[in-house]
Amino acid sequence: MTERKKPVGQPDKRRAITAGALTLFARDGYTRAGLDAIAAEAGVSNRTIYNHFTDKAELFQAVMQESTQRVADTMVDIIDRHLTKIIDLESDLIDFGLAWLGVLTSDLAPHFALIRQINAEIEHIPPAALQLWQQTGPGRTRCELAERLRRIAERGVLTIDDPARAAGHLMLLISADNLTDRADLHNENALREMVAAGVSTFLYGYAKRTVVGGRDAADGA
Amino acid sequence: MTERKKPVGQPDKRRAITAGALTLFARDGYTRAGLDAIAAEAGVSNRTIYNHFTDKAELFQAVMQESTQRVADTMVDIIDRHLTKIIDLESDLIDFGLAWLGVLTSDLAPHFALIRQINAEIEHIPPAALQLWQQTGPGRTRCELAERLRRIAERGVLTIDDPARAAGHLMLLISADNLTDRADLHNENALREMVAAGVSTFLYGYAKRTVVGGRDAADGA
DNA sequence: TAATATTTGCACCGATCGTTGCAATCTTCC
DNA sequence: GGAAGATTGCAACGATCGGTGCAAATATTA
Repeated sequence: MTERKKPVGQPDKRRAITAGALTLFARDGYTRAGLDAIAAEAGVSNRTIYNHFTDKAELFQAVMQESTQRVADTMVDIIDRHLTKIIDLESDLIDFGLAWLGVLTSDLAPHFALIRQINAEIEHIPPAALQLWQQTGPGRTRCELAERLRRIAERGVLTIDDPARAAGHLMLLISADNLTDRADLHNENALREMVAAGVSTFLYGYAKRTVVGGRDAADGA
Repeated sequence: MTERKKPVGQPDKRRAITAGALTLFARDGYTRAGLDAIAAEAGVSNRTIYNHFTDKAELFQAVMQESTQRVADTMVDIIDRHLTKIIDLESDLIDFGLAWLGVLTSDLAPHFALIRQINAEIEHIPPAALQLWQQTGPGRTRCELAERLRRIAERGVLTIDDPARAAGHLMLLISADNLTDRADLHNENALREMVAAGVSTFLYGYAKRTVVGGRDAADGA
């Protein structure tokens, strides 16, 4: 049986702490972010943090878990909102992609800076904790997206053998240039074009096609 | 005119230092990697490091520049070796992808850990230095890959409007699952399947097609 | 109001780290 | 062999940081 830790301290203080910690962890990274700075950011005494969390490590884990949950919820919501009732698949996917990328510049932006911190120290993080995060975060959204794609394919518009992999491909294609050119994240036109290009490649890549021997089945006519 | 800094100290010591620094920066990150540890790893006195570099920051920059150059050279080499003479496009692309991913587990692996460090502190890095790295590193390989794809498309096998973007798509699709499941990097079968799936999506996505109105041009027949 | 839980400020410990100065030793090259 | 330069070990400084103990102050609840 897992020990049930009774919550100690006032909940609003705890929220303030995790919020401030998220800000500073995201901006400065785990090591650089000092507890004094976090306390200041949270409008809380240094000593109070240790009243809610035993460790800096435990604080980080709590922040991570909280943020992951919130972002995953948002992502799943976006998936449900754009990919349940499909009118025009291409424009729906583009809208979905834009909403998806919009999260990166929303108030949840710090989360992704946090992800980069995780990624940098990935060799030093206990695999169990890492897998737990992977599961409740990107894993969940990818699963949700895969399910939507499966249903769309089921209705005969796409050819998808492995929905999970297709979901991965779609997510990557949508945010393609993002990795090489972060400036475009705030350029509405470039953003739309990038997403449209990614969606286009995805749609052609998974277009319904007759199953015959070679690849020629798709580029024929 | 940019100041020419005359090299100080013995070149082999300098190489030993940058090599050791790469190892530790990659493993522990910029902040965690101590200069004493770096000195020990390099088989060199702490004090000697300050004879070659003024700062920890300058040392890091030198390491970064060196490593980026070497990896970019390797990448360009792989591109040239696999994508110059095309026999069977699909199998050539798969071989290319496997060689590409092979670099991630080669002796150049520390470089990518270093990249993750960069990515984590991306907000704290002077944009000029960042752009310089972007240009001589991934930018260069993407450019080279784009050129190869352009030539391939020119010979009528693919339809590529924007070679640079296509190159980006190909690179992402090849290493798709890599981001979600790092364990598969050492599983030969899973790796091959992942690359094959990515290449397949890419080939369908950019398959030669007759230019007509709708998307139906590709999924017909 | 009284009892209890929580927060706060402050001083402090121990450890790590970047950096420097210095004098001694070793290498390189003429 | 000797001069110039490079390397080394060592000690030390100043700063930062995680974490703790303690007693006073504040808020919560009965």
